[in-house]
Amino acid sequence: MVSSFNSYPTGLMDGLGASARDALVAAGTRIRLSNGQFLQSRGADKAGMVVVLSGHVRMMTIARDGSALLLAILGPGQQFNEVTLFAGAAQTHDASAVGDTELLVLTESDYERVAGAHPEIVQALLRSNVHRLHQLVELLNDLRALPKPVVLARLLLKNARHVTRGGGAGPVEIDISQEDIAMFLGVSRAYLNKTLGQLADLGLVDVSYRRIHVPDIGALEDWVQENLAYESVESPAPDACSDTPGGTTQGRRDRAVPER
Amino acid sequence: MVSSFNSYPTGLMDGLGASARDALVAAGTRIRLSNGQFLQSRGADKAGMVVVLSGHVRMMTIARDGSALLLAILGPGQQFNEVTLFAGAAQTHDASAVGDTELLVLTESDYERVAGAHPEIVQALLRSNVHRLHQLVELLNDLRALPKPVVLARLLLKNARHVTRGGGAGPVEIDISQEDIAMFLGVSRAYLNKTLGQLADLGLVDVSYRRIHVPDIGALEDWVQENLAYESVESPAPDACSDTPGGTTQGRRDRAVPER
DNA sequence: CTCGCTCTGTTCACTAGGCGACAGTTGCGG
DNA sequence: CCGCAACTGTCGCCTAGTGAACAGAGCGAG
Repeated sequence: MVSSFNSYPTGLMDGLGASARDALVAAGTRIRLSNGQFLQSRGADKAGMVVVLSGHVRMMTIARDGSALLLAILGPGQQFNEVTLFAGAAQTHDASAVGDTELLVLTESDYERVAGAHPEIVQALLRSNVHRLHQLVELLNDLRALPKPVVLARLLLKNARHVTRGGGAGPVEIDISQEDIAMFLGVSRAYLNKTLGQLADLGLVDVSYRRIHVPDIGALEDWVQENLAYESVESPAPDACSDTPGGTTQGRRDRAVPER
Repeated sequence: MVSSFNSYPTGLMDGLGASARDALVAAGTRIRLSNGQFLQSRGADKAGMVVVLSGHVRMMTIARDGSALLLAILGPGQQFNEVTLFAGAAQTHDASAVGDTELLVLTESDYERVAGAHPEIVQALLRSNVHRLHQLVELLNDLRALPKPVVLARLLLKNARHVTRGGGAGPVEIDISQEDIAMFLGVSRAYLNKTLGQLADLGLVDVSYRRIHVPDIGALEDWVQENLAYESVESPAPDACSDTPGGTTQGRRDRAVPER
């Protein structure tokens, strides 16, 4: 199973009625990508909004020196590039596929047409963006205010909850490389490893190859609460998390980022 | 003049037709706040969406130890608390007024009603949120990847552009205390001061009491470009920045944050 | 004019976190 | 079942950034 790392709670497709969904799919153009294939570059031509139909997409910002920042790994039902629909903005991220991936591309006119016919789509897009904004502000707060071990713990907690679909407090596996986490937090891998070690020493997590095991979500949650500098605001309950539970890629994932 | 610090390019009211705007104002309840008055706390009851009619509002997160993170200072036409309209989420920030301020509060049912009658409002809200998300992602990238002097320079640059309404490259004044900038970037005031000093040594800015003077926006821009680690993506042109240009508060601003 | 408050400039000892390097480990592909 | 490539663990050195503290400077109020 590939965990959609820091996947946002709500995507465009979530809570969309069947007719609107069908209309949306009919309005765009399908694209297929294979594992690791590059889709677009930051600043490139405006391709329109993209919706993930199956598979996953890494959203990242690649620096001039070749290093990369990871923003999110989006799964089915999630959209990106909305910004290109407004004010003729350029794409803001580099994107590449994780596993075999199918995408739906909607140009500005595609979108205008289908959104006009189905106002529900605008609603869903708004809802998704409001939730994403909320998530991002929380992350921003964390990064500015909390010591890194706490930021890391919160991140793992969020992902653990996501994997269990918000459910119980039992043990959870999170499939992710330490390098990806480091790219996400913007710290060096070496440092991340040390920090993970601290959490492991506390018995909150176990680390293994490309995987992090959380033996008890509740314990992790308690520890985070104790070390949180400000009041915790529960993110809105994801009314329906539409990630297909089955694994989309098997085994090891090929390098999605070009060598540096 | 009070600069709306890091104000987002597009607010709800921007690009809204007169009839929709009137309907919106008619649909909500007006509230008046005086300088420094506290509006709401993070995690408190869901009050609905709020639109700034006049004056400014500081959005922040106050930590348990009394320290605060600044997220934005919103001006006329900008909205917040949208998240409380969806999934019954709680407020995510503490908010207080800067100068005499008039607000419009829309409960969930207020919003549903007026949004139903004027779909244009949903559009505008979506547009605003998409742009904010973009801004925030950029900020997140900066904070994770760039050395602090560059982050600071970019921040000043953005504000300088905002003050001149995106116009020329001449000299600009930015009215802001160093403490606010520090709270925004999440660094100590002492360190911020040192960093500002570096920019001043380069001749890019002059600092004075509660004010930063940028002698040449172009020069600042060039320096930022040179020191940027990744490609620059221009934020979408703010089609109409609706901030009232006249100063809403005169002279010194009272403490908006409770003593600590 | 002068008091008092807020804001700025600066110092110093201390800690978090970065960077490069390298050795050990896992697991896929052949 | 072997070899290679992708990962992980760890060390040592170095800079960025902290927190507390305090003196000076700007500005509003009486």
